[in-house]
Amino acid sequence: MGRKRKCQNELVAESDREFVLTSAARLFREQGFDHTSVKEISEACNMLPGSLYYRYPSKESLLVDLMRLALEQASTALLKAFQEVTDPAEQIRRAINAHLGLLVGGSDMVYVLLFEWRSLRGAERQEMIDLRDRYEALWDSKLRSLSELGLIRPDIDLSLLRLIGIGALNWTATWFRKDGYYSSEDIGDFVWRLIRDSIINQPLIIKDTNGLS
Amino acid sequence: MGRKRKCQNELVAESDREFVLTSAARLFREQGFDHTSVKEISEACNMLPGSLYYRYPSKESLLVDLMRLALEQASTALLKAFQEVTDPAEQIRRAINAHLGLLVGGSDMVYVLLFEWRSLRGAERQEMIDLRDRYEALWDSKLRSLSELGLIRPDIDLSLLRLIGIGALNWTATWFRKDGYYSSEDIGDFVWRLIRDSIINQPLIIKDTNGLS
DNA sequence: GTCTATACTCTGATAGAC
DNA sequence: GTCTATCAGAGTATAGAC
Repeated sequence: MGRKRKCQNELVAESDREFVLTSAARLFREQGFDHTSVKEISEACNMLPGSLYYRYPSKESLLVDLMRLALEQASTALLKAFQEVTDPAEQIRRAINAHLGLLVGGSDMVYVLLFEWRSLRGAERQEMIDLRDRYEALWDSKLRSLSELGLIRPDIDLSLLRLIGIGALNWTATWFRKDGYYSSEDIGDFVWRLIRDSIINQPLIIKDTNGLS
Repeated sequence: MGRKRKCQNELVAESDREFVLTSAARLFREQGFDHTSVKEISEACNMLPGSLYYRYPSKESLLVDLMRLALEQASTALLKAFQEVTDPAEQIRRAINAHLGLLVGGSDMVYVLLFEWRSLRGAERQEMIDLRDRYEALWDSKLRSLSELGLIRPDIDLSLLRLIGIGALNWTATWFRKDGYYSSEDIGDFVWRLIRDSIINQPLIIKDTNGLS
């Protein structure tokens, strides 16, 4: 088997993995992990249960692999938001909207990563926690650099800010409706303004004074 | 059977109900609804499965009744916070801390109300949603009255404020640890300051000017 | 109101042919 | 790598005695 052929197989295997995990994620989001049977998952992948057990040794291990892919998606979207612009405030605003967009509309996997942690135990639960920590560390890193630039009020606890901010975004997924009154952007910008008005370290600017202050 | 006797029975029945639901709530919080068997619940109540089915026609119906009691607890705590003081800002600060305290330390039932909604379907899911809406309506009512008093910036969307604020508090329950770095009060006051600095409609006060502004 | 005993279903997982 | 066939176990719920 030549090198090129091997590479092709790896690509096929990778897209196979994504197909399985994407199908499973939709079911898990709609019905919950516990209320989705292996039979349903395999049907959604056009397989039979036995074939799934060739790929994953257990239902839980499939969930863990799904969460790994979800972390990659979330991290990629976050870093993209940071890299698109140079203005720190705009970076945060875009990151908030990227997180929220992925969660409520873009990726069932990210939703599952955030809401199905209770289905895992022991070592698998710990791996899930580690995945989330790695994602939140990206936020922490950005917040620390903004703080070092003097852009955040020094009395703000950065870890609490991250926990509360991400929490506000995450909970949105429990009530958000695609056909509801608020769009993902409405919500993201609201959160952004809430945080901005409270934490940004800058000369106070009185609204509607046309810069005459 | 005399009236007094009947009244006693009702009290016993009520405390029986609370005992069953409190025991179940602890299990549901620790293991999740789906990973708690009827056998475990009945054991925690010093009963056998058959006896539980005398009280509730199904496992789900027990969960719904538990959520009804949780709503009562949360509403009572919230109204108490509103009534303890007259200063509107302090009312909100206390309400935030009451919600958070109940959620992370005071009541397993409130935790279950907020995190086990995915275990219910159809009419029972809808009843759970109605319960939550009734609780959030208490917040809405208070926020509207503050707004009418001119204490909240008129450009703030009160519904979004409620959704995002409660969301930030609720998500806390996913990472809070009793022996962790932050106390419930640390977190509640942080959220309160975040909101206060962003929404309160008042003359801007420059920090550390000793009132000379 | 609680107990004993059990029916019935569903599901995660396995063995082995192809 | 997928299929067929099936097992073993768990879990909800019920019937009926006490």
